[in-house]
Amino acid sequence: MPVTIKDLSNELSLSRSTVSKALNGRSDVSSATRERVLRAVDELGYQPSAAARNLRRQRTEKLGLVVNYPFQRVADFLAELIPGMAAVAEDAEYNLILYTSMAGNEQRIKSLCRSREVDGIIVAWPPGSSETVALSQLMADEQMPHVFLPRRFSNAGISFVAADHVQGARALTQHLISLGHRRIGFERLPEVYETDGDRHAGYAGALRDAGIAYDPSLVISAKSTDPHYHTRSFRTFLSQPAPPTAILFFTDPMAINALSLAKEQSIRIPQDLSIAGYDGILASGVTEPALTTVGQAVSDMGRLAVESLLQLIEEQPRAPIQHTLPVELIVRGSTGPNPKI
Amino acid sequence: MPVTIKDLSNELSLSRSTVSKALNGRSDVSSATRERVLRAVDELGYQPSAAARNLRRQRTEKLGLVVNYPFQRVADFLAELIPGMAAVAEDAEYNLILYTSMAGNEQRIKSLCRSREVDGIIVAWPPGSSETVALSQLMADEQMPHVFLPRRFSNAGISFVAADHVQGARALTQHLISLGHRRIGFERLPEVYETDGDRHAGYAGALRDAGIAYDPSLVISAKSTDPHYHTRSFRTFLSQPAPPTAILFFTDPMAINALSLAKEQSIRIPQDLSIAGYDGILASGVTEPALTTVGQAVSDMGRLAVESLLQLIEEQPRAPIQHTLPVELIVRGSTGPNPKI
DNA sequence: CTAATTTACGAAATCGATTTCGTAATCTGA
DNA sequence: TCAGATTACGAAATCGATTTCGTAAATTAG
Repeated sequence: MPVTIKDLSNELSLSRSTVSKALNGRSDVSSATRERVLRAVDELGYQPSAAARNLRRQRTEKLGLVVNYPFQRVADFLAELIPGMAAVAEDAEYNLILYTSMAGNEQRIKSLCRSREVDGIIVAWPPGSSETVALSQLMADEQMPHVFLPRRFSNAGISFVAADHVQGARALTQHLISLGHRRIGFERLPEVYETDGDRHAGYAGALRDAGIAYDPSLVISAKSTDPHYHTRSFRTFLSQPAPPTAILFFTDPMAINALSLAKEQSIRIPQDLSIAGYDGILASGVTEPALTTVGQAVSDMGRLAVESLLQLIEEQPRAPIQHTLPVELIVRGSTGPNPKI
Repeated sequence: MPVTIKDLSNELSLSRSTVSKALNGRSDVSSATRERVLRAVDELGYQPSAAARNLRRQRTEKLGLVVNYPFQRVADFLAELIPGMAAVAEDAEYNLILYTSMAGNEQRIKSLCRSREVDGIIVAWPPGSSETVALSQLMADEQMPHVFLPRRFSNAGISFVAADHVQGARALTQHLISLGHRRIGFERLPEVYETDGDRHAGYAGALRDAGIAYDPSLVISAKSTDPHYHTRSFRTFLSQPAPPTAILFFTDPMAINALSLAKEQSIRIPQDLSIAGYDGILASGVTEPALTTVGQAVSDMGRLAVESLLQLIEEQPRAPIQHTLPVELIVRGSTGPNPKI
């Protein structure tokens, strides 16, 4: 049986109240008594029961991390995200509880809120799932502080941490333009991927800024992330009368796939064609050539999400907390000067 | 304010005991009453308070996952491990609480045990840290069920889940032998990496089985995982009078490093030299050529660790639970026939 | 020196569930 | 029909902490 506060109070011939107050730094305890208590804590090895404390205090110092990602496919995203989060949380004496089976299950989220087993929730929900606004409303109804990541919401009122993909796509496109490229292909994803709009805006913006006309035949929308589509898109790009000299892919895996397709067809990268990805996954650094891409400060996003959630919990601000982080252009070997000039 | 069991009992003009019993499937409740209760639960949206429940039941249905890894360096290990664990845990109505800042801090582990905020602990502690046996003793003293991973202990009495690296190294070596290699290099790590002994045993065993004499000059022990050492080792291997025609590296990153060193020196892989890694990290699949390696069933290990822990918690067996899982040889492009024959 | 204040502590309520035990009411069997 | 068993429920204790409030004793002020 673990040592309880009652054991302590018996041992010391003090009341439980006094012991509790001594341990919680209350002022109505003499310093002599406080020291006696602390000594006894050491000797008996007392540690307050988390359950009893939670019940009385009506908080748990735990944060829920609801992950609705296929882990393996975003391995290095999560592997960067989670330690950042855990570190910040643990510094604030909070811990992270993982929930991975809540996809599309409002009821479970509701139960989680009502059971009060966490003080706040971080929702790592992939883009493309649209029910998130309803979800946020649900948690708000249950008075459960929450932060979405990595998502942006035009709806006011929802707290989130996300990356600035307009800026990212713009920087990437500008990089290619500065290398002399004028016909720059862009393979995007369906609009359900909400970042698609942002990245396309960045791409189009950079072209506009450089005075390059937007050519719709250079923009192909893949139906899904299935490699099959990308292979077809890649062929479509190259079979055009005036094919692009550089192609931007929506994600690194798509770009990496393109690298192997190019190799099969003896297209040299970057001499014949420049290729860029997006996201800065680990694998993008070890391909041959290494991929020019855009890296998100994932770890920072994680940290910021937890910091924001802690603020929502502890300070209860009226306004939501919304962060859009800059991303970083990572120039590597897969992009080079335009061969046509 | 959330709905409590008291609200329910008031609403229904029943005692709290009866409501509780109805919800927990006790037999001394009439089915009519039970239905009334369930209906009211739905209407009022009642969800029991986790804290109250934990306090009364003296368990939390939470498992601690104490991770003492640098996440980024083992990104895909953890990204495979964690979802497997979470899935099994959640099927059993448990959740995972993450603890990442407990390295070398016995006191924190002790507090964790005594606060009873988890029912059991999985310790994902990297090899090379030796204090684990003391740690296990400490948890045992606190009556806290626990499982280590991915570690093996010759000390009886400690539960663990690990991979069979003797078999893995043996399979890898046999593969090279079957390709005609006779002089096979092996770069190992310091003995603090406890798997080093296993892998070396597998390597030596395969040689013995094939009747190949063990040549100590073909076995180099790197002082650490620092790339600097591997570069030197690689040179040492190749500058020998009769250099190896194939080299086994202790980990994939070491092998990948060797791939680029080889490229620098215009050594063709696998025509001039075969190279194999170990662990089957994601990056090993995208190098040029892709790496022959040994893959661990990481996800299975995670699942098994949780299953074992749940057994320890719920069935309180006297004996520890110990699992050593087979590993899988993954043959890819970096190994080929011995060019010297 | 007395009154007002401060200090240091304890009794008891409380958080929200579960569980034990006691007991009317109903049912069963001979 | 009546003792004994069964059914269905409630009162109260309990888990282990925190917090409110009351109050002797000690201190300060006038």
